[in-house]
Parts: sequence; structure tokens; C-alpha cells
Amino acid sequence: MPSETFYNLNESKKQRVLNSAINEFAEYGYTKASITRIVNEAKIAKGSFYQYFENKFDLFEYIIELVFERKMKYINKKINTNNDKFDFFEYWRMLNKAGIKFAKDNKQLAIISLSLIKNKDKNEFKKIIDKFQPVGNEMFEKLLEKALREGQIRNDIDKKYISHLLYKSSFFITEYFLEENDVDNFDEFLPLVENMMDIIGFGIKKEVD
Amino acid sequence: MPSETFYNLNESKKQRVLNSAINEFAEYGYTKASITRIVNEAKIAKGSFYQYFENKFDLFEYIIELVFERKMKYINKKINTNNDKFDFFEYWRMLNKAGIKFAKDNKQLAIISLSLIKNKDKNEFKKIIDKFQPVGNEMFEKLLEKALREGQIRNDIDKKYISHLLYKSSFFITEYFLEENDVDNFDEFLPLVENMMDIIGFGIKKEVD
DNA sequence: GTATAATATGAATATAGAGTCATGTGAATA
DNA sequence: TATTCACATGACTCTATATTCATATTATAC
Repeated sequence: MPSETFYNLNESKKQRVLNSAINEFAEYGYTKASITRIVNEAKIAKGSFYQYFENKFDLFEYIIELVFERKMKYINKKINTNNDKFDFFEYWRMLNKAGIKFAKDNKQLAIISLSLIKNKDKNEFKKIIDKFQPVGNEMFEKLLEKALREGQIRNDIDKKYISHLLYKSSFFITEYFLEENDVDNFDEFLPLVENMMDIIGFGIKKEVD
Repeated sequence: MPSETFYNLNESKKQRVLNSAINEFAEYGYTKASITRIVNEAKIAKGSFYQYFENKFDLFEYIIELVFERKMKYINKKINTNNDKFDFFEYWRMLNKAGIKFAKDNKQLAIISLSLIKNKDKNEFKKIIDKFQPVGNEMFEKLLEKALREGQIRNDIDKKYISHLLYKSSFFITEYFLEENDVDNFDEFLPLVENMMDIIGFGIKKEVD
């Protein structure tokens, strides 16, 4: 957690520090991110940085919290939840679409949150991931359970595994979007997403009639 | 590429160096892997190492080549190709199964090859990945094309995207296998793999009859 | 047995990054 | 004006890394 000192800073300096850190983590990832570069870009002294944050991890943890906060806010705004007529596929579609829309509007934040997921092997990250796990895997498991109860889903599937698959596929889509596409032609990308969701829904095999 | 000197080494020393490097890369990944630890474990001098390899990257490149070579050999051995009656789903099933079987029998090698895929953002790795790309993405694209021509697959799917999905899903399966499972109970894992392939084949939606 | 080539060695060098600390500054308070 | 407090500073330390190089050892050739 940042120190009181950091919170007391005037908004513009605070933003300079945060933006600089976000740039750095998005470009270099956690391990290779350099405090020296961060403080240079933010135009503050090395010593000042250590008045604000305990260490590099402390800063990273804070940035991740920011990212998830903003992402949740963004997604919740985009999703309309009339809970009475719950349709799993509809809900899932909205989630995924909102996810890439977020990535489109917040490319760097999206990259940082991907880097977290992709490196969950790193011991240091376990602590952070556990904090946000309920938002991920478990959420999908609950959604799936509900959909199963309401008969929207084949009941011969492995629930735990498929929720993992769905959870991961949402990142997969974002990854594919950020890597293979010009973030700007978002509209051209949407049909692909529909395609993929369709496939998880119906499969790729041609039915014999 | 290793130097002549390295190739001239007696087999046992060569193996000591390679095993030590494989251990190191599997445990720490490329960036955090330490030459000092590698030479200590291999019981050779620092200087000797630099007689064998230009630098850390040179060593890594060589290890990756080894990994892919062994993996290809392994998979080709497991796959029976009676090409006359090609069945896409059958072939794909065999590929995936052989893939996790390889991971089971060569855990460290599998981890290293995953680390490569997972960090394809790292500029240094691009060169290596390009070298092995034809084995990955493009192979699936060709398989898909053939399957489409032979009417085994829905023709309203996006070919490029789906081949990417299939390519990635093979790593996804391996990843899930290595992370969430005791590598030893391979047999308990197989049904899950079938389940996943089944889903990509048929989807998860319950059909209304 | 001597000369030459191949291989081995690890102390020394170079570099880079995280984190520290003694000191400076400027504003509020008494 | 003097004192206190919050914040700022960057040279410095500490540590870890990759890579080099002068020298030693061993094997091979003649």
C-alpha cells in the first residue's frame, strides 16, 4: 500500500507517477520494469519514490488494484442485469464483449492484467491473484452451475474444467485482440469474437442430417 | 550455436551441461536463469561455458531446438498416419493426446516450451518462435483446410482464427495438465482432455429436441 | 621429448538495478 | 524569528548478474 505521503501529493504529481508506472509495467512486465526509468519519466527523485512505496512489488500491487477496479467499473457499466430471465449465453457474450471493449479503451491496463494471468507461476503474484480470484474462475463456476440447473447446458461436461476454460478463453480473446489486431478496427474484430463464442456454444463439427 | 569445442566434449560432460541448463530454464525461466548456477551444477568453470556458447541466449536457443526436436520425434512416433482415410477429429485427438503424454514424460522440456509460447511478447524470443511457427499455427491451418474441403467442419467458421484457437488450445491443455494435476495420474486426466476436445467439436449448448 | 593445439580455469571487470541515507527545502506553527 | 514537520533529493551502497581474459592444464602431433 502506498504511504500517506503519496495520497497527500497533489493530483498532478500522483498521476505522473501512476502513468509512468503503468507505461513501464505495460512495456517491460514486472521483472524487467525499472524503478530508475519510472522515476525519471515521472520526474521525481529515487528517494521520493521510496517515500511513496515500500518497494517495486508494493507499487505493482497498487497498480493491479487500480486496473481491476477500473475494469470492474467498466464492465458493470456495460452489462445490464435483468436477473429474472437469466440467459447464460447472453450474459457470457456481454462479459466477453465488455472485456475486449475495455482492452480497446485501456490497452496498457489490459496488457498489465494479462501479464498477471500469464505469469501466475511467479510466486510473488500468487498473493495478488488470490485476491481477485473470485472475480475469475469462481464466478464462471457459479454462472455455469446456474445455467446447468436451468438446463441451458449439456450436463455431461466437467464443470470445474469448463469454468476454467471459459475463464481462460476470456483472456485468450483479449490476447488475440491485442496481438493480432490493430486496436482501432474494433468493429472488424467483433464478428471473430462472436464466432469463437459460437464455437464454444455449438462446436465446429458439421452435423450430419 | 554451440562451438566445435562443445561438440567435441565427451558425452557425459555434454549431458551434464545440457541437463543443468534444462533444470535451470525450467525452474527460473529465461530471464532469471543464472549462468553461475548452471556452471556450478554442471561442475564446469565459468570460462569453459563461454568456450561452448556465445552467451545465455545462444544456450537457450540450442535448448529450444533440442526440445522441439525431441517433441516432434515423440509425437511422430505416437501418431499413425494412414493418410488414405483422413479424419480431422481423430488426427487432432491424437495430436493432443501425444502432446500431454510428452509433457508427462518430459515435464521440464514441456515447461520450457510453454515458457516460450507464453512470453512471445519478449522480443528476443521472436526469432526463435518464427523458426518453429510452421510446426504450429500453419500446420493447423492446413489440417483445417483439408477438413473443410472434405466437409468435416462447419464452413461458416473463420479459418485463420480457429486454427489459432486449435493451436493455442493444445498448449492450454498442456498448461492445465502441468499446473492443476499431479503429473503421475495421467490416466485420470485423459477424460478431461476428451471432454474439452468434445466441446470444441460439439459445443456446450444443450440441444432442444 | 618437445612443440603445438585444444581445452579449462576462476579471479577480475563491467554493468545494472534495488534500496538507503544524510542532507536540503519550504511551509506551517508557536 | 525560531522550531517543527512534511516532503524532496541524488549520490552512494549492496548485490547479482553476464562476460572477459590471462594463464594453466591436458591432449595430440611430430
